[in-house]
Amino acid sequence: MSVTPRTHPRMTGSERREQLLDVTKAMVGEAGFHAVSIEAVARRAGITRPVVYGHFQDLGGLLEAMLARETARAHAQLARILPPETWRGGQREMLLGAMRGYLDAVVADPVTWRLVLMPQEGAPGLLREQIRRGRESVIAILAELVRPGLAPGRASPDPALTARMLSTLADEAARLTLSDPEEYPIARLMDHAAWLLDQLAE
Amino acid sequence: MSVTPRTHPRMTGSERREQLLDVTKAMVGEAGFHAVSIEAVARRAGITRPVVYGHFQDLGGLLEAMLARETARAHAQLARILPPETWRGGQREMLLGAMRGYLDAVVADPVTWRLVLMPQEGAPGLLREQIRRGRESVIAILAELVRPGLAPGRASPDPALTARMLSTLADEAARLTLSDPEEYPIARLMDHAAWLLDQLAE
DNA sequence: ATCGTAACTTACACTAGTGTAAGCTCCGCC
DNA sequence: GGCGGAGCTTACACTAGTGTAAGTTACGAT
Repeated sequence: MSVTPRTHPRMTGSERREQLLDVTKAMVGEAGFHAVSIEAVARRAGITRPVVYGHFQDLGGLLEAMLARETARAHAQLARILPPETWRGGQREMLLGAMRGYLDAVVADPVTWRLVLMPQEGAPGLLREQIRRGRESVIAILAELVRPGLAPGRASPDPALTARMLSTLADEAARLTLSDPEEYPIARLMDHAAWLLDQLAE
Repeated sequence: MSVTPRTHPRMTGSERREQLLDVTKAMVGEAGFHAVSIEAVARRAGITRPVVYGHFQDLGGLLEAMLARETARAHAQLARILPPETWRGGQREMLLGAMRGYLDAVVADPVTWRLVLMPQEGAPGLLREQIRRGRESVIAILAELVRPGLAPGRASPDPALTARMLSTLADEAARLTLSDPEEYPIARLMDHAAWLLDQLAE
């Protein structure tokens, strides 16, 4: 008994900042945006509110900073999966490879991707906007891929919409593995995607 | 001037109850669940809080009552669109007809369907659950429709997943008309759906 | 016409969060 | 060895909402 009353292990500014972003992310992941308050974040981080105000303007600023970090990560992963215009030919393989990479990334970093795939209100408009942007750029790439058609005489009459639907299907597949990996293992989703693409290519 | 200070036109209990549900629905539609509070609903209805407490247990009870009413409406519309097992043959036409009916229903009652299609946190778990149920029953029907395949030798290796993906595509189409009817008129979405089904049927 | 009751308001005690000013404390450094 | 500033806490004044008790008002039935 009577050990030192366990005072807090002080952190440097940037350590603290990262910790606060981590805490915020965890809280959003567990209980949604509405569960986040400056007070709650401070409490969970084991400090008091003024510390948080020292790093972020207010709740909006905190959420924006967290989302900026997370969406940057997500975009970086996407960029690795859907390379700009690196490849040529074999759309079927390219699309399947991209989907595989996407699902792997989602499973590897579920909390981040849950933010993207299961957008919730209470988030600053910024989030919706950044997600929209990311999706649009993916769709633009897919549209170019899809435009010539997966087989001769099989071109879509509306490549932009077809690309959007492919993106939607990939997102739904990701949501399924995220929320029920037992029922929807990646292999099952990939098999189905392969079948679907074969139908489009005859 | 000096007209009677405009006292409130009192309502009967059930009128008031409906009005409060209407106000709640409108507020959720305009600003999301987090914008709803007993206080805000009362203010907008032009009355004071105790009146609301007279009709609903608390905020959760109010939201649940509103969602029960709205999801009942949505389910009723779905039941009219996807009749139990009334028809036979011509899956392509049945699927397209169902999609057409769905999009029409969504456009006719956008606020209700926005609740279903753009689920947001802050809603009681009840909402997610009722939406899940509705979707599952639609998917079950679609799965039976899709099981034999749209053309001989074209049956899906995983009808349950195919049905889910069709449902996802219909939902995305509905979201697109809801949020950008100029860019995505129903005709465009229907044309694309028809093409897609043709691909699946060869 | 008046009385009873449903509809409604006023008023209060409470909770949880916001944002800031003032000051304490620990650690690195000359 | 002591000083200065970064890191942190305490304390306060404030806002917005909750839930309820007590009382007032309108209005339909008798």
